[in-house]
Amino acid sequence: MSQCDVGYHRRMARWQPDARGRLEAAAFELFRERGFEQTTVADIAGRAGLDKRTFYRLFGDKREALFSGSAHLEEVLAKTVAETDAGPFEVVIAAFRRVAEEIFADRLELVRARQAIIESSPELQERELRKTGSLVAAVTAALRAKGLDESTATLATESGATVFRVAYARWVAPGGDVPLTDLIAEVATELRAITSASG
Amino acid sequence: MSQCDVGYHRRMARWQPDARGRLEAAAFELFRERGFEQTTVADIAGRAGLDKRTFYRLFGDKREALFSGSAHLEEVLAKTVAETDAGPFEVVIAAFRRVAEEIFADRLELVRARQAIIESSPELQERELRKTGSLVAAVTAALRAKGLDESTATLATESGATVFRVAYARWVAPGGDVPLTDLIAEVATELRAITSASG
DNA sequence: GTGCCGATGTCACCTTGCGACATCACGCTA
DNA sequence: TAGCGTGATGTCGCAAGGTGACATCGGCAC
Repeated sequence: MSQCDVGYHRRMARWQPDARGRLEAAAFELFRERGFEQTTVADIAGRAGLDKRTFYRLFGDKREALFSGSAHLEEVLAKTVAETDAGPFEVVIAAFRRVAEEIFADRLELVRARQAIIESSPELQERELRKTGSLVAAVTAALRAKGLDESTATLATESGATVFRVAYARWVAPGGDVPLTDLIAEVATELRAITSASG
Repeated sequence: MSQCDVGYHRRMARWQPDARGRLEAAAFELFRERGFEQTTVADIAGRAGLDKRTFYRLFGDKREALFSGSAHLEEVLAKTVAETDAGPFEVVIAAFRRVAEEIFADRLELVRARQAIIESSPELQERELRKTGSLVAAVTAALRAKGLDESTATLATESGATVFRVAYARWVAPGGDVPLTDLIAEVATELRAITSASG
């Protein structure tokens, strides 16, 4: 810290492209290697060849590095809701199935690794819940834009999201490899059955 | 820091009873007065006549001071599930209605104030989501203890929780004052209708 | 009284997250 | 080529969250 400090050390490649992507990759690696809590933001930035402060300029917080995909998810959901013509619940289910095909299919291993990280940390679980909530809000808004009333839109979205959550949990669980789309359809059917059973 | 430090200032009442309750009350007041983020843990502890370190010994973190009731909620839910005899979905609905009567009824104003605090902070929203998730897990476990299979228990719980969430949101929303129990029954009916509609 | 023990205070520390400011790399223009 | 923006980055400092280690106090058993 006192020797050799007159710096020719500024070979440091400022201006590397895709800082955001490199930070996401570094975070993912480190979370897998050491766990989320054992990884500091400085570690992540360091591995990406950047500074801690830069990380915080690109991500709201440490958790956010794991959730960059959710914006895209939201777009696909909203677009599908807008384009699909059917009953409210069916529209929502269709939207989630679209997402399952376009985004999740072919990425089972990646998703499982990611999910393992999330499940290892309460903080990340909370963030995931919040992201899901944000998705729900987007779908509800898209439904309302089609002229549905608030309460129908909300309930259709919430129940569709429930179906997705349950199907997703089964898909990610180790063992099976049934396509997520199929699981969503199955669970939707089960939901109909369970709610209409007389108690 | 250098003058008058020989302390007779230890009049400080160590050993005041109900430290936990006083901290919760102080936190609630301060969150309402200044907002969650503008309140430091030291502020809360100070108002309760205690030290920051003591707060952290009684609560896992700053958010937790607002969620002490959820343990009791969990007990009531689990007990009702165990005692009620009906179809899985109906059992879950019954449990949430019991909670609505025993815990929420007569506290609308308090609940609204609390909810206003929560909605003002993303951090608190995340924590609320997590608490809800924990409740869901407890109900699922109680259902499984009655002999139901994993997937039925999960789906019944999740859909019941969805009904509760929607009903709760309507109840807390300003304006109405229909009892929460009634709202839960209404929403359950709506859910049956919406899922069985042909798309 | 003596001594144990649990609840509390004190202190030091690391990390998160952010504001303020200095720098660097690049493109543009004369 | 020099000079000048401009935006992305690094550096510095700091408030607050959260925790471990240790000192201290109050009561209680003996």
